[in-house]
Amino acid sequence: MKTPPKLASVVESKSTRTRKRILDAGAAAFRRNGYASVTLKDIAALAGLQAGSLYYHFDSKEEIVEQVLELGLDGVSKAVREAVAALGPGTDPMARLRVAIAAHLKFVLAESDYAVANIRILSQVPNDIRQRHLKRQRRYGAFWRALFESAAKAGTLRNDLDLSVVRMLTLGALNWSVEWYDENRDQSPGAIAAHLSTMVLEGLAPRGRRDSTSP
Amino acid sequence: MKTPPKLASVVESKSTRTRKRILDAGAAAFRRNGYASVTLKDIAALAGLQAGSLYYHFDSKEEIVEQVLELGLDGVSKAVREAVAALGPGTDPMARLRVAIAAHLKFVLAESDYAVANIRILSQVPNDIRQRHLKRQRRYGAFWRALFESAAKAGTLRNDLDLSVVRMLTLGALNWSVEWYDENRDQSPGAIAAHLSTMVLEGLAPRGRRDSTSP
DNA sequence: GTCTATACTCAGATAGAC
DNA sequence: GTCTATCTGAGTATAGAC
Repeated sequence: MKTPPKLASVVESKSTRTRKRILDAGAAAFRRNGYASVTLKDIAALAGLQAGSLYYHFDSKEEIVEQVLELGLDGVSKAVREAVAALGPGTDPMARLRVAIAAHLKFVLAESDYAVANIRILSQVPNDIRQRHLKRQRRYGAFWRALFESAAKAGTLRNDLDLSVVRMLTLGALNWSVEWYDENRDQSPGAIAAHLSTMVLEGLAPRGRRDSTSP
Repeated sequence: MKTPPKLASVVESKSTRTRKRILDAGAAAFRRNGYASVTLKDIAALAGLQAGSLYYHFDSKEEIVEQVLELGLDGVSKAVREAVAALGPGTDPMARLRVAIAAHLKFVLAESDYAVANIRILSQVPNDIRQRHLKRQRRYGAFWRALFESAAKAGTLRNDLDLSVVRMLTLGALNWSVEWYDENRDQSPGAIAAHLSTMVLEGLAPRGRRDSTSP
């Protein structure tokens, strides 16, 4: 005679597990095909269900996509914050930037359909969902802003640049990688991150040689 | 008594002009809302037509989007090649890179719905269209590859980096700008391009000071 | 060339059986 | 919880009048 576990948190309920399968399926489908062209039938099939069954777990396609976006953001955010925190409080700001760049890229390229879906489909989802998500995303942007500002305050960044522009261009180089990265052909996420850190922090000009133009 | 122009090229035919209006409308709609969620009714309305009338000019929605993608690519490609060519053959490779970065960004941010649509929706269009377009796009990629390689040969780029990765990250920073740039809030495309050139070519570390880590 | 009307397909969502 | 069946709306595309 099987007794169901008394503590609900020890083993996830069937419902919770199915819900997770649906979100995984949604993330994979949205990542691959965008938002509008993915059907609930597609998602259900990936999750091993019939389309109608999704409505036991979610009220609408929009609710599914919003959850996917939120989990994607939470994922990168957590990965990057933890990687930086692991460095300890005394670490120099340039090293923190390098670690943040590597953690963001590794999470996106190697670990999460959710994060890639977030990057690729945010511009395609219904306006109210996008607005809410952009608001949540600002907190992650603020974390990066702080990273760059610490480096600037420490005097390890040149002071003739707009740090917001620098931040957006850096995150752009990272995020756009989902459009071209092929794990079978390209170098590892770590190697690519190292390239970006070197480019952005040290520049492409050979050491000891500097070009003279600046904005 | 009006006589139609003998030279068809002097004044475009009505059909040619309407076709252009439809493509403009498609580029604007796709840029804003992605591929799948844009309806032929949306495009027709923007072009001042009824949905059914589009079929006099195009066979399908797919034919419209493929034309939009092609014109977007042709546009940036032409703008960047011309800007670089205008520098003259003797110009130093770093200056050529700077000009290419500025021309690409300016065209994308200030001049063309087609180019932005290209960037934003390529991952959403039907597979056969995307594959054909990626093939065309490789020629533009090769142009950038040549720019970076000239600089490397001239000894003005450090030699410990993979230039393909450098190229993709640079173009990523440029292309991702369409996701955040707001002409009412942000600096001019020229100023943003100058930031990217400085970051990538000189680095963010202050002059005369260099960090020691490299990939 | 552009219109209106409509055929056809398929999406998201609901209802009720199991 | 998941199924099957079905409603309803909307989209692409076609046909024929003007």
